[in-house]
Amino acid sequence: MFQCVFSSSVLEPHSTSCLFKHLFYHSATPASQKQPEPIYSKKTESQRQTVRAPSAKLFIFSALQVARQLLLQQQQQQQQVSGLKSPKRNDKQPALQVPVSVAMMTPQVITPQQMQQILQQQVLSPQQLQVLLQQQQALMLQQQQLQEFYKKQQEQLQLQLLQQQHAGKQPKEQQQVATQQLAFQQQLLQMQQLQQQHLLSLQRQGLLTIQPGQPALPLQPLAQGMIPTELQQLWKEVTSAHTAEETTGNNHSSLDLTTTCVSSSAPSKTSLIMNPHASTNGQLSVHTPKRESLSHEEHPHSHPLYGHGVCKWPGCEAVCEDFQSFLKHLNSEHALDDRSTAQCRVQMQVVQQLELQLAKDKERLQAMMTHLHVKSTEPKAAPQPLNLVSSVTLSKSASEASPQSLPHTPTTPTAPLTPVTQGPSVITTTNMHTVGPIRRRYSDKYNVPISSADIAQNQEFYKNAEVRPPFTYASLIRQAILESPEKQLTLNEIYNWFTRMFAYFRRNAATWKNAVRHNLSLHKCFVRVENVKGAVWTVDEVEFQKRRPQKISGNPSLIKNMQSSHAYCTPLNAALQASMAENSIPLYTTASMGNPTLGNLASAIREELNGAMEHTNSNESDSSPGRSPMQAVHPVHVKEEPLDPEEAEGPLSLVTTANHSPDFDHDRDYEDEPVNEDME
DNA sequence: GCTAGTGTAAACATGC
DNA sequence: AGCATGTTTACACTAG
Repeated sequence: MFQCVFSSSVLEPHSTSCLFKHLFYHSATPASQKQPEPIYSKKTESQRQTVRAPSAKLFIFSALQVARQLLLQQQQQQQQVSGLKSPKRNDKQPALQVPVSVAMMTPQVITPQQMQQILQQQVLSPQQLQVLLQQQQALMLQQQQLQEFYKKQQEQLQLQLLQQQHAGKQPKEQQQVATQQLAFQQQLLQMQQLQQQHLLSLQRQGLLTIQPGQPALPLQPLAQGMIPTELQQLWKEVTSAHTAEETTGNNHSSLDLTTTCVSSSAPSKTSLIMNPHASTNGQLSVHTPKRESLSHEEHPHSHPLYGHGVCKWPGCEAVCEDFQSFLKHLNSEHALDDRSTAQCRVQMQVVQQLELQLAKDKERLQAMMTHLHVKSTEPKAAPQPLNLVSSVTLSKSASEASPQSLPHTPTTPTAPLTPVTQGPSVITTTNMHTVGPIRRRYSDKYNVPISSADIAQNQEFYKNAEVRPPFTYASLIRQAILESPEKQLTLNEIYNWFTRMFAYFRRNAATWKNAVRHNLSLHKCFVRVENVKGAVWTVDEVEFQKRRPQKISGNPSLIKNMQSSHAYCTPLNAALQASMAENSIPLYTTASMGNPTLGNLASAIREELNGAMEHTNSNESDSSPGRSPMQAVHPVHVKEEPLDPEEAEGPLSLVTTANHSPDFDHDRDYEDEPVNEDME
């Protein structure tokens, strides 16, 4: 049996041929196709792809980033923790087994079957799926850490018990390690419960149903004698990802560490041994494979184990008012003893596990991208030529090298030459950069409800990916003006907004700028106001609303789609938010990746529904006086026509996001003028 | 087929 | 003269 490891895949092809078919499914069937959407034209697929581009891309990167971030943090912690002496008796073989529930060692994230259900129920938009999947990914990572943590602790316990047996130690120490063991066990239980709560929340919202055949999630009884706060601290320390952000990679132990690498019979690949030259005060030398230990003297009051007045030793979180008290605390509470040593080793294992996981995820990412015909997105990765039929490199030189592919003439078909079944999903860079704003002759429109919130929601995506935004020039101009503090912009400022907010508009400036001017002049909703400094453009909301008085009233399917969309989106957000809040699950899956946040998603949906209802009920779109400023600022145009989406037709670039950082790709030709970044 | 809305291209005017 | 800005016209395309 082969199982596809494509991150979002839940299908399990049973043979290689099935696997290939399944892979083809990935390349030929975008996730968006799983969702029912109104079809307005033959180009609907491509348009859909344009809009949904963020989810596929961002997910891949997010998975990598989660692993990377955790790894960073854990490496830092490890370096600090490992500045302690390991017990000499570590080499002894374990002799005692602590019973562990099988369920505890089994990741209790959403199972593939459950995920498949979600997909089959077609209730999640790609953005929502993305958030969900990221959360699951994070949970899996966390659980793996804990499992490894637990395993190592168990080993440690065995070692220690064995040692004690040989040395005739007192049961006191035995009790200590047993308590630790229970604590870690409890930790795993707690995480299980968190995940279970997460699933239950989804269930409650009707987003996830558990099949009768599926094994029920075991609710383990709590181990006795555990202190919840301590456990939470342990949990947080192992799983939290914020530590890495507060501390720099240069901050390491102030202990005088020398580098020693000695192989031993210890289970860990990374050896931790006594350094006879530096152990007089209980400190020892360690060697961490990936980092050089730097003296902490460079940052006398910065310590990876100290932040926000709290000791960040795994499981500690003791409040230390100042750095001195922290050092005192560190020396007293986390001195060289079995417990500290065990934690250190665990930390090392965690790091190793994360490294392994990162390597696996990298490999998976590479495979995914290879399959999808996209070159590596690793930062600083050397550009590789694409051996694709329809690929075009992103670099300026490549674009210049093939000037014939530059802005298409009106008679140049820009639709993919690939068959329809392949076109929308094969992720290439075709048409992404070599074509400028082109005529919409082959475009599809009117198939995706767009609101101002969508612009904001996918802001990060459009900033970095040269994907044509599916919004009309008028909408974008209006958005630009309304985003300005004084609700007025000069033409140049509008230009700058376009180039700043949309990577797509960083080329072929002459064309789209002409269109902008054309729209400004053409539409009555844009009012030119003479200013002291010159002329500025403002938006006449009344006129803007008048443009299309009955936006969706004539399209019942669209209304229905909107309503159903809201119907399932809202519970999802509620479920996710409630689940995360209840479980204190860190939100780094969204917060640290520039993805649409849940709140953003919810507001976008809310806004869309408000607009839809508004138009549906009143058939009158004039902004009423009673409207809130936000509503007035962001009226919803459910049937907003997209800009020409044909360049993004199917091809959505995974590459552009990674390679085009927000600070812009300076290789790109901006044709007419540099972007004025200080416009606002 | 008509109309409205939109995108693209281009010509032209004006001011700096 | 060159450029930015602004207006207008023409044409193509699509959805209703």
